[in-house]
Amino acid sequence: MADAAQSARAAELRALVNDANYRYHVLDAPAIPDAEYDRLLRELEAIELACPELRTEDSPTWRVGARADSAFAEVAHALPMLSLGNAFDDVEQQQPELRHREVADFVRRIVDETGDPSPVFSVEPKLDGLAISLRYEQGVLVQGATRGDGSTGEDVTANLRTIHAIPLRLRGEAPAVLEVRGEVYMPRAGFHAFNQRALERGEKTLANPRNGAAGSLRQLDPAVTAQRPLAFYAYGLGAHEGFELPATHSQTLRQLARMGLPVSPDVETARGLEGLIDYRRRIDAKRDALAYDIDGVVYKLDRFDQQRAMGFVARAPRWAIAHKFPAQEEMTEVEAIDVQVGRTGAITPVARLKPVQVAGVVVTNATLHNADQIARLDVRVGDTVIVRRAGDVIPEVLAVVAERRPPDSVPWTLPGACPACGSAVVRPEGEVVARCSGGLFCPAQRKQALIHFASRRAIDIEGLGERMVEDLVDLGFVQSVADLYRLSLDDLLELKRRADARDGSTPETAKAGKVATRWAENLIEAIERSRSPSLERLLFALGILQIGEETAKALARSFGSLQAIRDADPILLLAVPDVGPKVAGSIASFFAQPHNNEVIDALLANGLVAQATGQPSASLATRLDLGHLLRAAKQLGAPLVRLGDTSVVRIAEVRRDLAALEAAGEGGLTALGVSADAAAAVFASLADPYWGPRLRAVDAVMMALRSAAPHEVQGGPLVGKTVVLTGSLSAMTREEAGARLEALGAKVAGSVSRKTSIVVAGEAAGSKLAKATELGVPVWDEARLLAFLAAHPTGA
DNA sequence: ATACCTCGAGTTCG
DNA sequence: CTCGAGGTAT
Repeated sequence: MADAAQSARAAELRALVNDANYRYHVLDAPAIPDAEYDRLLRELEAIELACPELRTEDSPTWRVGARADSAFAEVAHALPMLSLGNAFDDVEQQQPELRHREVADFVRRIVDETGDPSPVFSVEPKLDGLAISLRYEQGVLVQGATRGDGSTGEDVTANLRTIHAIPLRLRGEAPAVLEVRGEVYMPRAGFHAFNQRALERGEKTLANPRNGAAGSLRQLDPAVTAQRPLAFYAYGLGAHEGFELPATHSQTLRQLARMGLPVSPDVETARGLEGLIDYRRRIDAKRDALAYDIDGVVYKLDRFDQQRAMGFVARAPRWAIAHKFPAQEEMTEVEAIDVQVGRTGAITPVARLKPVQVAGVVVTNATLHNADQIARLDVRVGDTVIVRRAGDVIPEVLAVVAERRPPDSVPWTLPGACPACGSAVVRPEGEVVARCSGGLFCPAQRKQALIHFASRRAIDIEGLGERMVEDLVDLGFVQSVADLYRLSLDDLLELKRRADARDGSTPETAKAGKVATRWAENLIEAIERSRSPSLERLLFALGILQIGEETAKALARSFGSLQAIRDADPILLLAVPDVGPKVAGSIASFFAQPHNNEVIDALLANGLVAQATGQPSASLATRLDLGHLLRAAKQLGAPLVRLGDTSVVRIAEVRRDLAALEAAGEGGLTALGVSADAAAAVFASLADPYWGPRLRAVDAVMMALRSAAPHEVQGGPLVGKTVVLTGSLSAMTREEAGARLEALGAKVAGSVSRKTSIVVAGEAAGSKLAKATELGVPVWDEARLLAFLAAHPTGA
């Protein structure tokens, strides 16, 4: 049992050690010598060993914890970790104001949209490390996670604890919850010292500080991480509770520093474009003298209210940008030019390069994108080329060194046949990419389709990567994605046996057998776990051309079930936001292929269940009116060329569905002010053997949706009102605003007419606002809209 | 009809 | 990360 003296001494030692860390890492002013620090730490360890109950959660002796058993747990970030848009200099440009065009555009957008002629930015070096999030509860570090895909990362708490720059307890008054975002990096001095020592001991060296930092955090054994010279700088906040948020980013960073979190000493504030460029020039000048590697600088709009006004696009904020330094360039030789076949059959030429070090890693491959790119650069086998890592990551061939070209070289030409299946390679008129015409007959495309299906952002089958898929397809175990759900443990073991036999490696020891069983069980379990994906993930996973994550999400939300999408006519699909004629056609033709339907039916038969809302969204029903029907049919090629947009609007205002339109007859349309030509075109389309039935079928679906959709909001404050949104909103997207308004009973229209009840004008509103003023339609600004929405909460 | 802007698709290396 | 192209707003 601990006595009072021991307890007091332990508390004192904790304070001393934590304070020493703070002074060293945050204030950059060490107060005690290293040897003294070590002595204090050892004394604390000794006390805690004797009296384990004295080992508090924030004790610095926790810095080396237990080994993780296999993988890191997933952690959902309470607030997503953002990625930044990039700006590069136009190196060709001599005039400075044009050289920084992208940064100038960034500043101009901010000036335009905030109305602040000289906005203030918080500016900082962009460290070349690994972004992480630290969660403090009641001031104690409880969890640390990598960025991952932005919404979910990996729990690397044990490894982060070993980093002395990361406080285990915050100083001063602790908020209930504080998530701190920052960069774990390896200081250059530490990197060199580490490699020096590794070299002396004959151990593996680190390729570069960046990989050193990333690799260190992924160590399963924290004791290994503890040996790595890692450091940390905080640069932002995630979720927080009980934390009084200052008005600006720079004040927040100062507050974090007061709480004991290290912040880069090179963080400053700058005003306007000139301030940004000046800061960047100064950092560039001292780049080599910095203690850490950087790949650029980051500009963040300092005032949080202005940040909110700018909002986001997809995952990136519009109020911050990374201004990167030009990438390092190296010379090497092209040994060969191969082609790869992608998921969609796209034929991509790849340069096989003589290995060369570029910005810290050895590059051997570089994509050449397409035949145009090769022609533009005139790259040939045997050429000496200049290579760089674009954004310091992806290798890219910049140019050919003409003087070094061997005399016998010949221009590269696109192969006429697919290297994987021999089918013809076709390149449609006007398109840049050439494609293998083999479709799913082509093994390369089949493999890519499987890899895509299993990938993390799609169905997410852990352990089913490229290697695995290769074997499964080559050895005939899997033809389509549906076959995955039929695989048994025995199948996988058999696969493994045959693959080993093929590769000539047959370590038939008992241990290897166990490992194989374990591996097969894991894969089966991963497949099992993937049986109930969300509808949007399933849609994305199917690999329909043009359907990425966002479009899949929009489709899932609009239709609510896979079957509804399979049945949907392109006219209906066009009612989905972001779906136009091309995308709608792509979806329709995918579901028109018997083979695809067989695979989907097999998937369902094999127990795959998409988790759908089951309810088509209200917004789909509201978008679908007679006007949409006519407009969409016209876009898709119905004989309605004579039907102008104003006529469509007139018709849609008066007639609710086709039955009403037909009852009115051509005369009824001309009475609405529609030209005789246009009215005739409408009825001609209805009489058309192809378009007539289609229009009627879609009309029927439309009416069914109307009655089923929950959009007939009883007593909604906006029932019977038509609202038009224009310009850009800051607090939400137009999409969201539209959905909120619809939930209140409004009909959201695309253009302003006399019938429009309200026009909501965001920033930079254009002609619609002018028209609204002209027609005397009431105009709301964003504040008015937000106030209204706040006053009329909808359950959502 | 035109200008932006966002999304999709393909890709590297450890 | 970059490029091309589809979609939407003007």
